[in-house]
Amino acid sequence: MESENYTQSDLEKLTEKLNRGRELTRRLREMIKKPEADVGDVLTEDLVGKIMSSFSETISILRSNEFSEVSQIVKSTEDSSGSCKTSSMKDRRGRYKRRKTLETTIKETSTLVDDGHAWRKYGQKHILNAKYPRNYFRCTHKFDQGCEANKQVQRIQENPPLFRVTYYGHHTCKTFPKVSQMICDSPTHDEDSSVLLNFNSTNNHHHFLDLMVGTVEFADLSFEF
DNA sequence: CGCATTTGACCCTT
DNA sequence: AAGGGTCAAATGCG
Repeated sequence: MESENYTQSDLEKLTEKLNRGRELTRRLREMIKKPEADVGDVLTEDLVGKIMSSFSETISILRSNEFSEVSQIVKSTEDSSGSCKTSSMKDRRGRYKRRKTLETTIKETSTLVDDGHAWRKYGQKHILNAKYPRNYFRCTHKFDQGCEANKQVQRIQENPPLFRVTYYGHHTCKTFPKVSQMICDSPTHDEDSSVLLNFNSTNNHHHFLDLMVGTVEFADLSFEF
């Protein structure tokens, strides 16, 4: 792998994330060696998730430099291209906006919970060297409110299930989040496509904003099957 | 019946 | 040319 010019900030972040991964792995080793030892509320699964996130974030930083355009968090003033879908839509398929200036956020979760916004799936694609397809979502209110938020969801591990969720842009839609959506891949099915389930929840939206990289608090979500 | 998802074709970037 | 992102007709679902 050829070397690149990394900023001091990047190097610090890389070091920090690798150190974090090492520390988490050390804790995991302790838990494996002494399963009965009380280490607080930490679950092995959570630990693994955090370790995976540490790797992913590190890779993300490395790749953002490698390709010099897509960075993990990019603040920008605007995306220069309008959202117009005018003129002969027939032959304009596949064109897409440059995303290098869009804000990008990557999360990895073991359970797929979205942020309370309404998403509409518009594509699914098999990715080279990836075991699972990538799913493409846009905000449901893209056209009626011009909301530019997009996201991609890709399963990156089967057992334990792990998903990478990449957000592009942020929501400008005014819609109050009423319906939370979950996307669950049933491990028992061999199909690649994800299944979208809807839950009507009445009073628990605030937790969606508290999702942290690596783990998702699931216990506080009350919904019914 | 209206809206969401599926899915292959199409188009853009590298 | 290959890989990835988007479109839109067909299909599914409530």
